[in-house]
Amino acid sequence: MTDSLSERKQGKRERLVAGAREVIYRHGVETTTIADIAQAADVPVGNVYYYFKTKDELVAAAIDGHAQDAQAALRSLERHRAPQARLKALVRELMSQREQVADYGCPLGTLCSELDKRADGLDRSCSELLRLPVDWAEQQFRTMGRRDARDLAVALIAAYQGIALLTNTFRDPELMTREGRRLERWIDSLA
Amino acid sequence: MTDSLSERKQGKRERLVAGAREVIYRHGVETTTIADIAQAADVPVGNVYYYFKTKDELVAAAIDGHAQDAQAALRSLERHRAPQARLKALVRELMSQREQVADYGCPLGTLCSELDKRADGLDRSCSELLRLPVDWAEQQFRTMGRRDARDLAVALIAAYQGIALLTNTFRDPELMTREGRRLERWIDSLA
DNA sequence: GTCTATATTTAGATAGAC
DNA sequence: GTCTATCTAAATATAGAC
Repeated sequence: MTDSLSERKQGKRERLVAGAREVIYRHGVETTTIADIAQAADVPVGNVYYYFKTKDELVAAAIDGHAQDAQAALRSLERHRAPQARLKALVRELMSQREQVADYGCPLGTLCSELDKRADGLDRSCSELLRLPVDWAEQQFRTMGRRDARDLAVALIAAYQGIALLTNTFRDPELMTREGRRLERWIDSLA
Repeated sequence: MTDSLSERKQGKRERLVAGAREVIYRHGVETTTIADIAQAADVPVGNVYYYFKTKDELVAAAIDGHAQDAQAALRSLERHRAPQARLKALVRELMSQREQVADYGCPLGTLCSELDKRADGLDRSCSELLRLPVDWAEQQFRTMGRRDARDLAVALIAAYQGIALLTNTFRDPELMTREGRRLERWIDSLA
């Protein structure tokens, strides 16, 4: 039936995107090969091109996957009522990934850093991706009545991206724990 | 004479390292080819291998060049007497590079981000490179009598690295200007 | 729709003339 | 020491059998 066929098709496509995200996160965009992704997704190499015409299309799909997940994660934080609680929940959520970050960096940040060096459309997609948490944080600060909401949002996401870079470079998850506490105190001080 | 010969040799080697730093900064390590570097240094492609046995050796030389420059820049900041003045001078120095950063990111940060994905010795060199400003800042905070000098140093460099990533991703040097002012106020508040 | 075999391209590295 | 021509390896992409 078309159902089982299209399910298999969807299954492979999704596995390829998931594989691309995983391998790209671990090894970076440029060093990742189609063969690496195919292997991670358990799909024969030649078959990849049935679903994605080029490597860049696969990278674009991986970025889009990150965007979907980021939006869902941010929406989920809105279960908290107060904006301060939401912002601190974001910080805790981000800091809970410290072991992964120590090994491979922030999935969004490393992607932005690498793809910003390119002049094709992929760098703009990354820009939109990083704008999601900044816009969301700005909204929370604005609800708190801060006129400088944008600056604070930029400072918060920058603090996270920066500590993610140091945590990764020094392979020390403890750095994130300490900076997370500092950021929570900072958010409290703005209330 | 040997002088003119060794001068020419030094000249080419230095041009290759300078070219490598420039091209790698603009395009990233992985996408940069030996041919790109040779062209930037105005040296014939085949001749590169007389000075550097592999591409990685050239990358290592580029990292070392950054380390030398960073150390010199930090020493130069010590013309200021007070640690607060030194730290604020560091912030101003870093922020003065905002146009470059908007185009290509922080030279050290983008290098660390990209090379941390590798398991060869190059990732450790980057780690040492980023440790330079952190150690230096820690020293200043300690001179100020702060017991939490290390945390503050990590927070400062992280704030810079983070805002550099956002400035680059959003192609907006103004972000750095505003965050720079915030950091200077923050340093003053710790005095 | 799936997959193997292969064409094409490119980049790292080397041999050897000068 | 310098440089050209070329080898080799690897990765993207395609052709075409099933």
